[in-house]
Amino acid sequence: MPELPEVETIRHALLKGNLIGQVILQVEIKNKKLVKEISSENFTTSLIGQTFHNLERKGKQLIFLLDKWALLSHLRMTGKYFFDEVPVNLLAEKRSIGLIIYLSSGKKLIYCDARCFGAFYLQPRDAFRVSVPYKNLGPDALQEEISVDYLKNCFQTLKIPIKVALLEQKIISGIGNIYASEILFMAKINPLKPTNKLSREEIEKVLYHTKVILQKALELGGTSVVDFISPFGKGSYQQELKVYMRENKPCYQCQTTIIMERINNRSSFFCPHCQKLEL
DNA sequence: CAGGTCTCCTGCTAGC
DNA sequence: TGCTAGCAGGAGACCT
Repeated sequence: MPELPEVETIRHALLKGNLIGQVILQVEIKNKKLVKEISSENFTTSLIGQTFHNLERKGKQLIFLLDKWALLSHLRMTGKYFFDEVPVNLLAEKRSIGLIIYLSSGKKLIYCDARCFGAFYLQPRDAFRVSVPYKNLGPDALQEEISVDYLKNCFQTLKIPIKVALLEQKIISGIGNIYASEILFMAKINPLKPTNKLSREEIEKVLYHTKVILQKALELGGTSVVDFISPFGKGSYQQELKVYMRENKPCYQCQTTIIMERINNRSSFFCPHCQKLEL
């Protein structure tokens, strides 16, 4: 599932594919459910003739900047982009093409989404930053400066487990279920610890390891545990994972058995020894 | 209002 | 080997 490093990897791949400067000749919507807030007819007609000027990212949200519009694309669980052709070995993707954008170069930009959870929003370029979903995104976990005071402020009024807070995109955008477990392991904080019980030192550790882990994951092209694949291919951060998907395996630090616990219906992995719950 | 749970969706896998 | 129930999860809707 694409989180910040994976989405950023995709962004780099699309830029490298010379998307910028291309004009949209035609748009083919295979799955109307992917397009939010605007009818698919308007979506298509608005896009035709527009030029790609830039590709931004905030959190897990990709933002294609066109002449008049911003096309926001969220991949959710299984969204993927390909240039021209879906690799023949990816059967699920071939079956789940959601959108095809025909470019002036003669190439196609293809969006696939096996679970159809993804979302496209088309909004005026001068207004999208004050509209949902963009305006609800907190500072980007990697690109933006995030101060300890800011997080402490967010956390002190909340009583939710830190693991849940890390997934809350309004606070920090870009962290998903895989990296949330990894960050808390490195910070040696129990995922169930309520945010208002975190010390300033613990918040510093969370911030530090968020930056370090996401940066490393980005350098390795993301994590391909279940189904992440970028136009570059698979990432390799899965080799670096310390706790995620390591239930019943020994902790690399202390050999204690890693536990999986569902927190707010999300699987969370941690070492009960390194990450003792201290209240 | 904060916080918890449900829902969307379908490919994959564990288990029979 | 073949079938099926259940799991996977981002984020918004919905409930308490």
